[in-house]
Amino acid sequence: MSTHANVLDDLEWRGLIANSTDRDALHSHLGSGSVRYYVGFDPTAPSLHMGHLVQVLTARRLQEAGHTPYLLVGGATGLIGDPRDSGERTLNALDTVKEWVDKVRGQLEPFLSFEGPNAATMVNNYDWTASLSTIDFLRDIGKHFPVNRMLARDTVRRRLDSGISYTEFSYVLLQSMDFLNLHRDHGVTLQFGGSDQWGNLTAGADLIRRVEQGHAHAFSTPLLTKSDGTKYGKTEGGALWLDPEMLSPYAFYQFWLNVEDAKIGELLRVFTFLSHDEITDLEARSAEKPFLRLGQKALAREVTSLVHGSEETDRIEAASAALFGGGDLRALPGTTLAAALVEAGSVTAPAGDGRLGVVDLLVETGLAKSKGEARRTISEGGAYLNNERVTDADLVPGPDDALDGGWLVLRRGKKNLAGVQLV
RNA sequence: GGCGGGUUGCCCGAGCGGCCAAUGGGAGCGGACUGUAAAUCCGUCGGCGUAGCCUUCGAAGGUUCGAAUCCUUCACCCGCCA
Repeated sequence: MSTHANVLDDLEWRGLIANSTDRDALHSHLGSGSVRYYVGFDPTAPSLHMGHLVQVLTARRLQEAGHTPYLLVGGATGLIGDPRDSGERTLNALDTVKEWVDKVRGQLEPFLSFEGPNAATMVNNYDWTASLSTIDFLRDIGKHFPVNRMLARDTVRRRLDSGISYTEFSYVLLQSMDFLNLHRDHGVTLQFGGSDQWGNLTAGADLIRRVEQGHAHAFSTPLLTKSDGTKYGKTEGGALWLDPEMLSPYAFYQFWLNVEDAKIGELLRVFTFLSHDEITDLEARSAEKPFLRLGQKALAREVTSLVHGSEETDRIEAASAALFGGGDLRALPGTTLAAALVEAGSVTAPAGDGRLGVVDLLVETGLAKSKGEARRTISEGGAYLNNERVTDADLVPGPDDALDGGWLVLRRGKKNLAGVQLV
């Protein structure tokens, strides 16, 4: 278990510090007692995703080491949107953002402790911005931001060509003001965030120095990328959402299970609470016998348990074993099949009159987006019924094809499975 | 406010009256290899009742036998000038 002082060493070992203000000063500050720190989440969607998880878990590591978390959900900043390279954002409706604020808060809560001497606190920057007058804002905050320096910031400079609104340009002022207010009212002295937030983090620390002559710290976590340099976190359903309604826990688990070998150590360090020894050991064993996928299995188990609970993870593991175990599906009892296919996703279809063909079944189960895509998949040899390749697009599976319990196991490609129960 | 440029499929981007469901790249998807890795190679990539039909090229009208391509109006974006 990390202590006040050495938590920074742990974070560094895990590769979680991409950038920080004076490292030694931060180290001794963290050693001086329970440091109040904050991390912000903007409600730009109804759920957090993999990228946010890095911050959430980092917040938890700091709390476990005895420091005191302030979790900010950006009811105000979420209405503005920070500048990103892909271009100007579309503003979300007030009601939508409010709804998302609640959802995001609900998602964050299970990860931290709200009891004890270093209990976590939830804050919302809407509380101190909504009633702020424009004049006060410009005089008290705006005055401390030289436009020439703001223009020099990377995120802004990259947007000067394609265009950037005053709204997004001003985002950094709001986030800096958050840090200032939390510093003033709650004694917060540390902020962290993703590496893309670095400019906003330092701007806040600067503002505290200018206005309060206070000393604040900041660090950023690295942007995780795949070996080819592209971003992580995309699945067929879009982003790697934490909300089980938006991405099934089964699909979530599968994402981690399919992580590339080269990234196993890095991801174990960032996303699990396994000890240094356990991780080093897993890395060594994975490198020796990569085909056993020990690292992937541990990673998938740990992260899925953190997000969806260990009971759900047990069910998913059993489902994966049944469906990917390589054994004969016909040997599986109906109860096992049912449990596994519920995790993986399933639908029901009539067994008698109105029986559906494979093409329709592929669409019904969501394995294919359209009948055309289903037909294409079949002609490409990518469709399987009960682990046997489907070659005839006109095939209409009936009770004779069903496994125990009336189940059909449909598969598209290597890893997309769904169940159909004939009733 | 004036003038000029632009708005094309998930993204970027060609096309500038018929040969356009629309070149190319990326992403995605499938196959081969393997380990439910990576890399590579091959195929595919609007919808449907798939040798045919339907709906797409910012929106609405119009010209034409025929429009993503021409005209008009509107919306939005970019630039220059005021």
